[in-house]
Amino acid sequence: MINITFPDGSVKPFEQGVTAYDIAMSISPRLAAEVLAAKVNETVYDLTRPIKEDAAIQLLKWDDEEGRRVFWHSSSHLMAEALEALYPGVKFGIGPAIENGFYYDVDLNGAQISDTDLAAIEKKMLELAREKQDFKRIEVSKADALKYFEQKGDPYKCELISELEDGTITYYENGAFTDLCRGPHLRNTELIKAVKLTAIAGAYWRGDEKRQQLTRIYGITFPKKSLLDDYLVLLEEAKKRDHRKIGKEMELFTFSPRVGMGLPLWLPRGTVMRQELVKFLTKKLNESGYLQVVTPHIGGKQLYVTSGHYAKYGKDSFQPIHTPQEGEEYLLKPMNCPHHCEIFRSSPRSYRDLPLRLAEFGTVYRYEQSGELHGLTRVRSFTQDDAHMFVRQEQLKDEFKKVIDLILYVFKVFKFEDYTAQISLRDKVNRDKYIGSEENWDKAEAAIIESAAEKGLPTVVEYGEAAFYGPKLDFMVKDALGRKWQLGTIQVDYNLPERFELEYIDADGSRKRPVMIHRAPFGSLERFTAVLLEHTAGHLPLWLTPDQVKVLPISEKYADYAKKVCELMNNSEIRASIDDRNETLGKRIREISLKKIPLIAIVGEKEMADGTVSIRRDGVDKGSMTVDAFIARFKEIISEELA
RNA sequence: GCCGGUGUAGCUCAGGGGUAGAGCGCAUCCUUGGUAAGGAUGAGGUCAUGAGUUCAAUUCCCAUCACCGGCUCCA
Repeated sequence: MINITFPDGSVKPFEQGVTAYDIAMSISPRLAAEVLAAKVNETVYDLTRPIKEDAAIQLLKWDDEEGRRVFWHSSSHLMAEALEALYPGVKFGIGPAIENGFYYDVDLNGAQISDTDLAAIEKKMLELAREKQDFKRIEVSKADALKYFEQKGDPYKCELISELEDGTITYYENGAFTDLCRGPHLRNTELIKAVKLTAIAGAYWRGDEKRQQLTRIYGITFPKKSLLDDYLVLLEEAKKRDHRKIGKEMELFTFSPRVGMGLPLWLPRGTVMRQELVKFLTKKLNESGYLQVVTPHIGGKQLYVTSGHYAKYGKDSFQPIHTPQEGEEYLLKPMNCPHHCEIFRSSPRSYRDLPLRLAEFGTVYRYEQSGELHGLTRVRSFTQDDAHMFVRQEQLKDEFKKVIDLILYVFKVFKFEDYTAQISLRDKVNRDKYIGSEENWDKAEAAIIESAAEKGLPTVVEYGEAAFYGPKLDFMVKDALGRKWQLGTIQVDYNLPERFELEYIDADGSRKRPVMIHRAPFGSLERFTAVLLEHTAGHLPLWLTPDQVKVLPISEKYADYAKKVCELMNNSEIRASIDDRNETLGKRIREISLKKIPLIAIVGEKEMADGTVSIRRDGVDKGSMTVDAFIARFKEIISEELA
């Protein structure tokens, strides 16, 4: 007998070799029907895998993320089975569960597949699911595994197997389909009741663009049809929050092929918003000891040879601008740091001057790959809310922590609660992607890890995500469709100070090298705007929204009064305008609401007589008040938002 | 850059080998209104661009461009 400990702490004895399914059955058949997998001593097990020793067990259901992953992973096997039936000779890459569903990378032997084929695959999957196939876990030797897939003619699986340790290899079998797989899987395919294949994409084998491109088929499945319907509705809702759609509706920004792809044009309303963002941060920077600078949009080629950017990105960026002067070359600046380094060098620096914090809303130009451009989140010209701190070594951690506070303040004001703080370090293996000495990298990485820990930040560590000159602490926020974007970033850099030979005179008269911190709380105005629009579905904070108030005269008779009210508001720096179109009141209110304008001031007979306005805020009638009272309340709301 | 998809009025979209439609928006007129769609009339399109097939192409084929979903990349 073995002892099984349940999540509530209770312990029950079971036969050795009992399965999680048996255990669930012993509690209730209904539970057993719902449970998808089990966590046995922190390892996720198949329900049918025997448990041989005392263990803590947690039954995983659809509500558990790990349960869903097992469900989707099994679904990818089901899809593979369907593909093998429909496309004989298909070869398989990998087919994992992802955050929302699963995919499988397949080689169709040159056969083409398009959206219209997906329905047939879905149908086949459901058909196979209804056959109630058990998933069987089989342990195999490396030699047998290799032999099997060589015979089958699947080079991708062979490559995977050749990298595995003998004795750790398992197959999973469902119906006619056998796959190399670590598992775990569902008990049976019958649990899969609803299937939706969502997309086809190209994907390089093992993520290497020099290798074979496979066809990736994305899908999602559910244990109930109604859950699929809910999911599809959710997707539709998410699409309504797309910043590209909202940006068009609210007339914030646009693109023009003639200007060039990835080059955003900020429209008047978007510019109002953008300037408010700049104003908001500038105020904070002025309070925090930053000094604003302005630098040109281009820099001499030598500047980037010195910084190392030219060697690293020269070929893949906007090419140098030539001048009538033979041999003279300028680059559009891809970042502001080299310019700021030159500002540091412009005069001798004392240890008393440090930290020196140079800030600039600097517009930069990067030749991003055409397929990667995406609305305002990924563009070729954008403005960073950039700053560089030049600090003494012993000031580094304190300064770093101050920046963390600044970013957290920004996130709080905008109510970004669901963010991840990602520590981006060097690739453990491939070190030649980076410039600078091992020693400096070690120091920089340590500084970030310690600062984040001392701030009590919940972090995840990602290797290989560092910038080529230094490690970063990145703040990631999700968009409406759950894609993660980096907003705020803080980077520690020992390399540029060396390359630019930056120095200060220390207390003892010796020359010392400062450490540099790069940071941008928004990341860029463009990406921040995009994520904020999706976050708020366009319902921006009052202080930020381009049109704050619409004044609505009930009829022409009150036009003069409306004009007076509007002027009073404008004089108090409220962005108000009049809507005196020849439409019914109801219609105008509807359209203004759809445009996400938060405040409507209605004026008619009564208001004109009393010197009041009747206020409607976000669809709610707030009653009437004097214009002065309204202005006072307006200011109050804004200061609450910014507190 | 690569794989797949899309491109028709300002916007959202329908259509289809015989030179185009709807709703919304816009304009004009009627209406002068009390908190999410009042009524009438009208103006808008080389059907992304360029070649090809055809008596005839917006429709079919090809290329290009842009956009969309992914992959790779991301200072």
